Amino acid sequence: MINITFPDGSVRPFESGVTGYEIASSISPRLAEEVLAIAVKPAGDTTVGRGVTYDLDRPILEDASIVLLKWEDEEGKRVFWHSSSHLMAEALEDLFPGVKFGIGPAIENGFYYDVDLGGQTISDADFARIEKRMLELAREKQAFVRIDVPKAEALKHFQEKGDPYKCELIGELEDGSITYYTNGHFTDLCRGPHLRNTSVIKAVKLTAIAGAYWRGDEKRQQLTRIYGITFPKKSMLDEYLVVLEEAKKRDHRKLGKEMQLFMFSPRVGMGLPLWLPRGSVMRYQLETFLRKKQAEYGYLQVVTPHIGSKDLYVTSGHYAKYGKDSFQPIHTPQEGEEYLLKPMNCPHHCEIFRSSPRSYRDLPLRLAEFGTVYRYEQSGELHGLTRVRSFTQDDAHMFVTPEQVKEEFEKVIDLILYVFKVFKFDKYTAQVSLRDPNNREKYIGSDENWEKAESAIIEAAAEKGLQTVVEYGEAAFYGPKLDFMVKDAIGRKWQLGTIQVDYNLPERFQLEYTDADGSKKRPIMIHRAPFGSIERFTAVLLEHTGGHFPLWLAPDQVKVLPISEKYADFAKKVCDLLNNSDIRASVDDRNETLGKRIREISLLRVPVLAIVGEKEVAEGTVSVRREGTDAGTMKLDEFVRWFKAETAAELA
RNA sequence: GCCGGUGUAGCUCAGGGGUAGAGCGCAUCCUUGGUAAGGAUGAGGUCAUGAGUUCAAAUCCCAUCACCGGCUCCA
Repeated sequence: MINITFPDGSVRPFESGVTGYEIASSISPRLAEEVLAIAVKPAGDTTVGRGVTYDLDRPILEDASIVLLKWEDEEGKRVFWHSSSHLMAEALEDLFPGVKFGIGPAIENGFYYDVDLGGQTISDADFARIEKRMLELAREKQAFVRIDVPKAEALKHFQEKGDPYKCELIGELEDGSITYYTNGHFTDLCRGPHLRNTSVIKAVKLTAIAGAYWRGDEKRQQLTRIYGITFPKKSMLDEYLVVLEEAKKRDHRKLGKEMQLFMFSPRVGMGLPLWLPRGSVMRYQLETFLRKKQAEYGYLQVVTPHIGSKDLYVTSGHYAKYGKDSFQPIHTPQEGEEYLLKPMNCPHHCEIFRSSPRSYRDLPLRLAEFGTVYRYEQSGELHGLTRVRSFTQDDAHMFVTPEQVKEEFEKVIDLILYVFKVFKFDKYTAQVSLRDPNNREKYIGSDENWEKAESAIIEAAAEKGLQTVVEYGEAAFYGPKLDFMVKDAIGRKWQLGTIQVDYNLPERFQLEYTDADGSKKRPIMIHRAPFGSIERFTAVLLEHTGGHFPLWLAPDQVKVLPISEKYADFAKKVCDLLNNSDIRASVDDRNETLGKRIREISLLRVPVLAIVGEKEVAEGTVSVRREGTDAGTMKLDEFVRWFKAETAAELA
C-alpha cells in the first residue's frame, strides 16, 4: 500500500500501482470524466511546485502528493492540447501521406505541429477537411498508449519510416529515457503526458499556417507550422472565437485609424509612422507627463541630432555589432564623411558627459531625451506601431558611482511602477534578461563586470519586492536588463519599460569623474526607458483601454455640443472658457442631429461632452456626459473644477 | 529576409473572363434638433503595380510592391 496526499492535506492509502484515473474514480465518476492528468510529487521530493504530470493510466508506485488536473488547470490544458497535436498529426498522416514530423507542442492558446510536407502544399483551404478528420479520429476513442523504447530501436523505427527530424531528436536523448506514445495508427516520439483517449476532444479549430525553421535556426530547413486549438466542449470553441473577435476590435492599428491618431504611407516607407494631429496631441501629453515626473527625480533634458558620425558608433561598439544589418551610412557629397541614422541615444549622451570634467559631486548625472531613433527592422517583422523603423524612445542615461548603482536602479523601478500604475498596467511581467550562458562571445565586456551588473539588477528587483522571471540570452550585448513586458490584445508579449546596467560604454568612451580623494574613477551607466518607445507604448495602451484613454491624455478632452444653431454662440463661449483653463475643448455645431453628433464623437473616444441648449444658456450651465453616462448639469466654474479634479485623481 | 495569405471608392466589404457594386463617409439642399445613426440629391474607382494568356482580364498565370498571420531577428 502507498499513501496518497490530496491537495487539502488529507491522506488516503491505495494499492501501489494505482493510477490517476482510479484515484479520481474513487472520489466520483463525474471527476473521473473531467480529469485530464495528474500531478504527482513523490513524498521525498522537496522541490517547489506540484511535481511531475503523469498520464492518468500511469501507475503510481510510491507515497506521493497528487493534484488531479482538469481543464481549468494550466497543466490540464497543456495535456489536452499536446494530445490534440498528436491527433492532428494522425489526421495529417491520413490526408498527406509521406508527411514528416518535427515537433508538436502545446502553446499558450492551443498547439501546433511542425511538418515537412515534401513537395505537397497546404493552405487554410485544407483546414476544414483536416478538422473533420481530427473529429472522426477523436470519436474513435483512441487510447494514448505509452511505451518505453530502447534508443537503438527508436532510431531504427524512424529511420525506416523516413523521419529525419525525429531521428535527430532521438540522437540527442539518453538511452533508457525514450518513450513513444501511440494513438490509433500514429506513433510519436514523445515524453508525454497525454490524455487517456481522444474522445474528450470535442471541438477543433485550425487557426493558422506559417513557416518555421527547424529548431529555430534560419539556416536550416523551413517546415510548415500548423496551429490549432481544441476544446472539450463545442460551446467553449464558440466563446473563444467571440473573444478573438473582441480582441480584433481592440487592435491598435484599427483604433489608430478610427481615432485618427497615426497612419502609414508606402510612399513614405514601410514601418515609418506618420502621427496625425490628434495622435500628436496625445503623444505630446505622454511626453509632458513623463518629463514632469522625471524633473522630480532630478533628470536633465537634452536634445541630440538624428545622425551621428560613423566614428561615434565604432567607439560605442554598435557599428561592429550591428553595422552590417543597419540602415547604411550616409555619405556627404564633398568631404567623404560617413554618418549613421542614430539607432540609439546613448553614445550621444556619453559625449555630453565627456564634455566637461565631472566630480563625484555631480553624480548621479541623469540625462534624458525623447530621442527618435532609426533601426532597420526586417520587413516581415514590422507590425503596426509595436515594431517600426523609426521611433522615439523616452530615453535617459544615468552616470553613477559604483555605490550609487543599486539605489539609482531602485529609483528607476519606482518610476516605472508609477507609470504602470497610472496607466493601470497591472498584468506586466518583470523579466530579468541575462546572458546566454552557452554563447558568451555575443557579448562585450568582462565577466567580472557582467556579474556585478547582473547581481545589481537581481538585488534591486528583490529589494523592491518585484516578482521576476529570469530569461537567459535576452540581455543586450553590452549589459543585462530588467524588462517590463505587457501583453497586447491577442496575447502577444511586448517589452515596454526597460532598465539596463552598463559597464561597457563608460569604458569605451573613457568616461571619468574625480572622486573625493582626487583619483579618477569610471562611472557606471544605467540606461532606462519607462515607456520603451512612445510608439509601442501607444499601441499597447490603445489595446488595453480599447481607445478609452485617461481624461488627461485624450486628444480631445471635451466636445461642446449646442443642441441647435441658436446656441452655437454660447457653445463657443463655453469652449473659450475651457481652453483658457487649459482644457482641450472644441465645438461641434455641425448641421446634424444631436444624437448623430454624440454617436460620432463617442466613436472618436472623446471622453467628455458638454451639451448646451435653451436651459443651459439661461442658467449659465452645461449638461455633462462622461464616457456615455450622464454626469449632471454644472455651472461653468463648477465644471472646470470637476474636470480638474477628475484629471488630478488619474495622476495621483 | 523566409513560409502562407490578402490587395475592388476616403473607410468596412460584396462580386467576378464580356458596361463596376453596397453601407458608412464626403458635397449640396431640406430639416433646427435634449444625450449613440433625420431626409433628399449628387460627386467619387486604371478593381495595388507591371508583364503575360485570351477576341476580350478587375476576374486566370507570373513578377513586383504593400499589408495580414507566423518564423528568424530585435542595440
